[in-house]
Parts: sequence; C-alpha cells; structure tokens
Amino acid sequence: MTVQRPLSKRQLQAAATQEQLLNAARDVFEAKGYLDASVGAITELADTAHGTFYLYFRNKEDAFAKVMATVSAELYREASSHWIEDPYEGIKVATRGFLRVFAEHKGLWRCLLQGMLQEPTIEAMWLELRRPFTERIARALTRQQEAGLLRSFDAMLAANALASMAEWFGFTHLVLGEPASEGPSLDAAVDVLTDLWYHAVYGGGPTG
Amino acid sequence: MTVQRPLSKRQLQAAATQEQLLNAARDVFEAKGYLDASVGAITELADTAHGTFYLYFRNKEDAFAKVMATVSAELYREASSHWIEDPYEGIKVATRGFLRVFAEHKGLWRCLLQGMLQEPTIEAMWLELRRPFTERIARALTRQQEAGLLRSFDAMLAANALASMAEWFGFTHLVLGEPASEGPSLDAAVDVLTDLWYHAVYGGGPTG
Amino acid sequence: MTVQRPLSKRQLQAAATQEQLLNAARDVFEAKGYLDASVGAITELADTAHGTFYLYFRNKEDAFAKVMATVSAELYREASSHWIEDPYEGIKVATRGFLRVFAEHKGLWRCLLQGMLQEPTIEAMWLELRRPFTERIARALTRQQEAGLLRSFDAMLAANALASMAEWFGFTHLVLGEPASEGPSLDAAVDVLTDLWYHAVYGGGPTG
Amino acid sequence: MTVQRPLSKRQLQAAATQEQLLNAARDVFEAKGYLDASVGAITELADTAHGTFYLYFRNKEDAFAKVMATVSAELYREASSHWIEDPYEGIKVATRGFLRVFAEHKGLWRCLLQGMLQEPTIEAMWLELRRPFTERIARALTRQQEAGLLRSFDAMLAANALASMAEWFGFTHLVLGEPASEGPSLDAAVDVLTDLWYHAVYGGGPTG
DNA sequence: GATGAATGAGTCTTCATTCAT
DNA sequence: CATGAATGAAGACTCATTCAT
Repeated sequence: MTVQRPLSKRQLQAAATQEQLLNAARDVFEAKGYLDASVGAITELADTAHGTFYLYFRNKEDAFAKVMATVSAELYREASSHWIEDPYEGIKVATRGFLRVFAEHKGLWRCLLQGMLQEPTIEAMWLELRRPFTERIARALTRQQEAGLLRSFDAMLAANALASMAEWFGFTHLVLGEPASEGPSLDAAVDVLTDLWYHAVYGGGPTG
Repeated sequence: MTVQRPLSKRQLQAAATQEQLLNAARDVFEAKGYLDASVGAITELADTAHGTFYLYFRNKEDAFAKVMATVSAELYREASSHWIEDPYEGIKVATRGFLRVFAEHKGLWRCLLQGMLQEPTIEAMWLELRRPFTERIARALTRQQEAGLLRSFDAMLAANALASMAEWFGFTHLVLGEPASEGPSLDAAVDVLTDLWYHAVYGGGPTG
Repeated sequence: MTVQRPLSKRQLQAAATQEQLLNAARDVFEAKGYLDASVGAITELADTAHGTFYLYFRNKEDAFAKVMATVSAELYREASSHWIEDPYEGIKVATRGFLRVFAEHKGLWRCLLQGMLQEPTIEAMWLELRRPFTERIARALTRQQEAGLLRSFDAMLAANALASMAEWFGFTHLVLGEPASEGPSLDAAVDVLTDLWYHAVYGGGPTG
Repeated sequence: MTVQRPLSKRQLQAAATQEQLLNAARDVFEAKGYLDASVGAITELADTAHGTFYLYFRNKEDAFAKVMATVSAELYREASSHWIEDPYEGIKVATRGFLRVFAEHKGLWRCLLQGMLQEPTIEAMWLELRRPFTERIARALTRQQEAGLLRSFDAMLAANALASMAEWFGFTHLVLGEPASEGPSLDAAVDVLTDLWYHAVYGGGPTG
C-alpha cells in the first residue's frame, strides 16, 4: 500500500473535476453514442469549461477509453463472478448475469460497438477487455477436457464462439429493436441460451 | 413482369452510369466504412459529376441501402443454399459458406455494422435482411421438434442464438483484428462452430 | 387583323405545351414564391420533360415575366376599370376592386415582390406594369387641378404616393400575417382607404 | 441592471470580434441583399475564421435579425422622434426624417424586404418592429378624434394606411430605380407626402 | 418538337482541438 | 488549474442549364 499523503487542496479540486468529467462523459456516451457524443456536451454536463476537457483527456477517444475502463469491470465482471458447482446452474447464473448487464447498459454497449468500429484503438481495447472473459471460459473448458469430461475441440475457439453467442444474442435481442427486454422476455432468453450452451458443451459426452 | 423492350442508347448509358455509381459506392463503403465514406469519393471513383449521385440515390443512406441490397442476397444466400441430408454435414456446409462470405466481405460487414448503429433505417434494414435467415433456421428446428427428434425449446429464440453465434464469431474472428482468416484458420473455425452448433441442437437427445 | 392561317398539327401541339407550361409556372410561382419555385416543379406539374421548359422560356426569370404578363392585366386592370361620376364613389369602387385583386392573388403578389427584389429585370418589368396605373391617376389629378378643383401639388408624385398607400396597405393588410382578408375586414379596409384617399385629394379645397 | 464590472482583456477581445462580425454582416447584407449574402462573405470581411460566425450567431437568419435590431431603432426612431405643436409642421418633420432614413439605408431596406418574404421569422420580426410606429400614429389619431378634432374612422387601419403610404412611397421612390434620391427630389417628395397625409387626416374637418 | 441524363458551382453548419489569458 | 474564444477542415445537397438523342 502506498502511504496516504494528504492531498493538497488543488489536487482535491482537480480530482473532483476529473470525476465530474468522467461521469459526464459516461452519461453523454451512453445517451448519444460514440459518434454523436461531443466534447461540448460533456463539458456542459460537467459544468466545466470546454478546454478543461483536454486537461484530463488527450481527446475524445481517450475519454471513451477511460470511461470504458471504469465500466468494463462491471460489464464483464458480474457475468463471470459466480462459478457454481452444478454446470447447468453455473451456466445459467452466469448467462443471466451477463444478459442483465446488457439490458442495463444498452446505451454503453451500442456506444462500445460504435467506437470499436470507428477507432482501431478502441477495437484493440475491447479485444483486451474481452480477452480475460474468453480465456476464463477457455480454461474451464480445457480443464474439463483434461479431466476427460468433454470431447476434444479447440478450447479457445470454442470459448470465443460461446461468448459470441451470448454477446451477439444479447445485443440483437436486448439492445436492438427496442425489445421488451425485462421480465419474462429475459427469463426465456436465459433459458434458451443456457440450454444451448450447456448442450453445445456437454451434449456429446466425453468422447466427442 | 414488365415487357422487355429493347433499351434505347440513352437508357443503356443511364444504366451504365448507375452501375458505375453502385460499384463505386460499394468499393468506397467497403474501404472506408459507412461514416468515412463520402459522396465525393464515390462520384470521383465513378468518374461522375457530384450531382449525378443524386440522380440515382436520394442520399448516402439510400446508396448504402442499395449497395447492401445487391450484396445481401449473396451474403445470406450462400449461407443457406445447401441443406444436406446428414445434419452434421449440413451444418458444416452452411457454416463454411457463411464464414467464407464473412471473410470475403470484411469491409462491408464492418460497414454494415457502422451504418446499423448510426441510422435507425439501416438497423431496420438489417433486421429485415437477417430475418429470413433466422426464420429458416427456426422452421427447421420446429420441424424436428415436431418430429420428436429434438428437445423442446423456443425455436425462434434458439435460432436467433445460433445465428448470433455464427455471426459474431465470424465478425470477431474474421473481421476484427486482421486475422489470418484464410486456410487452416477458417477450417478450424468451421469445425468448432459446426461441432458446437450440432451438439447445441442435437446434444440432448429428443427428451431434452 | 391578321389572316387566320390554319395551324399545322405541330404548331397546335406546341401551343398546347406552351400553355401547359405557362399555367404550371403560374401555379408554382403562386404557391412557392419566386425563389422556391423550381423549373423541375413546373415541368413536373406541366407533365413535360425538364428540358422542354427551355424551348419556351429562356430561363426562370423569363418564365416569370411571361406569367406576369398574363396576370398583370388582371392585376391592375380591374383596379382601374371603372371611373364613376361621383368622385367619392369612384375612388371607393376602384379601391375595392384593387383590394379584391390583392386578396385573390396573395401568392402572386408575394411572388412578384420577391422576384422584383431579386432580379433587376423583374424590377423594371414591375415598374413598367405599374406605370400606366400611376399615370392614369396622375392624369386625373392634373385634369382636376387644371379645372381648378384641386390644390396644386406635383401630380405624379402624389399619384405615386396614393398608389403606394393602396398597394402597401393591401400587402401588409391582406397578404402578410394571414389576415381575415375577406368580408367585413375587407369592407372596413375599403372604407378607411377610400376616406383617406378622398380627403387627401379633395380635403383642402381648390386653393390648397 | 447588471453591475458594470471592468471587462477582462478577453471579454474585450470577444466584444470586438462580435462587433466586427456585426458590422461586416450589416455591410454584406446591405450590399448583396438577404439571399445573396453568404456567411463566408461576412467572415471574410470581418477577417475572422468561418466558424467564428457561429460563435455569435445561430445562423444567417439570426445574424440578420441582430443586424436589424441595431438598425431598427434608428430606422423608426428618427421618424417618430419629434412631435411638434403645429400639426402640419409635425407631419413634415416626421416625414422628412422617415424618408431620409430610407434614403440612407436603401440596401438594408431592400434586404429587409427580401428577408421578410423569405423567412416567416423575419416577417414576424418586421411586423413587430413596425408595430410601435403604427400604434403611435393610431394613438395620436384617436386622441384627436376624442378631442373632436377629427372625423371618425378606424384609427388603427388609418394609421396602417398612412404608414403604408410613407413606407411604400419611400421604397418605390427612393430605393427602387436608382433615383436622384437626394436634395430637391427628397424635398419635393416630403412636400407631397406631407400635404397628402395632412389633408387625408384633417381634410374633412371635425364632422367627417 | 420533345426528352431527360449529366453537369458542377455554391453554402451552411458542426466540432475537435489549441492557446493566450 | 481553469477558461473559453478562435480556428478551419470537411461534406451533403440543390438546381438552373445544356445537349446528345
């Protein structure tokens, strides 16, 4: 742990400003999407001068990256927080968590996609963000393959495919086309996704 | 059907211009993405006056829609053209076709996503384009459920989930991150995807 | 009178086309104003090819001039058609006629003003159109001055001033600000205008 | 009233820029008319970057409104500044002032008309600008009617008619047709206009 | 006489970014 | 630290007019 030195007044002030900007940026990105978000809108919401933005961010892209860094944890963390004994239940809980995050952050997902398609940097960032998530799945698959519980297939590719199913299903089903998104709709989605995932993995028995 | 009258010279000329523009539009969209594509770039490539563009398209969005309409057929058609006896082989062929189209039109896929996230019209267009594809899968699933060959689940949701897996895997694997994309990479991807899809569907046996 | 030679079929056809275009032009100008009227709108309404327009008019300005020529008669004629014995009644009738024409052709008046302010040619045309009207008033005034019935003033300037009163009052009252325009409103306007005009002219007695 | 704080250097600089733009706008509008005035011409004349224009005006229309606001005062104020004892003299002074303003701002008048006919907003603005002027005349008329010095007529309509006479006469005589406009021409015009106005109002005696 | 495809000049407007204060 | 005035590049779209057919 680093020693907590008392921050000077200025440092406190600066930290506060930065947080204001970060919050404002998140809100604006969420509401308008990556492309329609403007620095002006962010500074206005943050009640800051236009130029102040550039004291804390190199540019819009940078701001987006910083916003994403704060949200990313939440985004993929909850989805992989629980790993329950029973495989089926485990998948279900994870899937539900994942889809719920989708439903709760539609704006940011949209925004993330936009940014990713616009700026190579963001694309890289997203791939980085996503990797732990995929790798965790891959490791679990490998472990079970080594234990002889699963047929053999390329675990990394499979992990990517399974993650893709959840992500894109979530996106098309929950973010696009203003869906019912909550309640029974979500439950049904979780059921189907869990079912498919489960059988995709365990459906063939150990021999494959 | 309209009567096929021999086209006058001028009509031929006009058709040629239109095709030039359409091709140029496709190339520009493919190369630059939806947002960075400019009407100027298109007309320049088509060797046409700026205004001529607006003789054939209402605006950029319209041009994109028309480009997509010409490619869309190819896009989802090949993917669903063969439906072979053996389920596993059938899935494999379809998957391979689908992924190949992805690999061959990286730019357009990127572009489609961008457009979709930018213009609600394009989003709607894509959903429309995709629907027959998903519905076809759903119908096949339903048929087999009714034949008692499959466990019961929501066929439409499942179809969406499976299609999502293929699409997003294709996108992340083949379009993003400048992948090797061809040859063995594609084969491995096809194998895994086929395997997962197959077991996801048939993995549980008829009882589910 | 020129001898009526039978017109060839083509000439008849041409005359018909021209009239269609002229009517279309009048309607479009009336509806959209000089600036927002487009050649395309005119040919479309006339059910003619775009290029045909230029067979009959040198350009938009020319078309407008030709339209105005056909309407002008009506515009200023009715206003000066009757010249009744009793001066007061005479003024009243003329005023009423004038204002009615205003009310009936709001669109064209607007359009005329626009054109006049945009193209020097049209400005000249309007001044030409208006001159007979003003001169007629001036002559009447001069005649009565010579007869010793009126105080002496510059008849031409006075005629211009009186005409201006009627015109601009008509414009501001009837064309601008979507007025009630009909019925009692018009009557009241006629009354006031007549009253003022009458006294302006005859109010001072012969000595001035 | 806001407290008069000493302006910082930057505020002064900003104010200067704004004034430059406003002056440039006025000049350009005056010279080219509403429609042919371009933002580019304004910023060029103001020696400013193109974008700076939009720091101070929402758009061209807004700039025009702001220009007009600065001139309007002058426009109608001088015309109604003096209200002299002797009615005839009073009218004469007012008329002269009014016509002089016309002669001095031909370009702007032209421009105002153009703008008025093009943008409903400007039409409304002009009506608003003009109203106090007309109402003032109407009030004076009413007062004298109540004092039994004038025959009875609708004071508001009459005020409109009289104002119209002055305005449109001024416009046709001084703005259109590149007239001599100054010196004796103006005097003669003032004489006639005053004479007509005076008799129009007082010509009938108190009984009407 | 009629067609209609092609032209291309002309303008507004937004916004990320910089830098003097 | 913070400000906010200034920059200037970039792009879509309209429409009067021409001319080969």
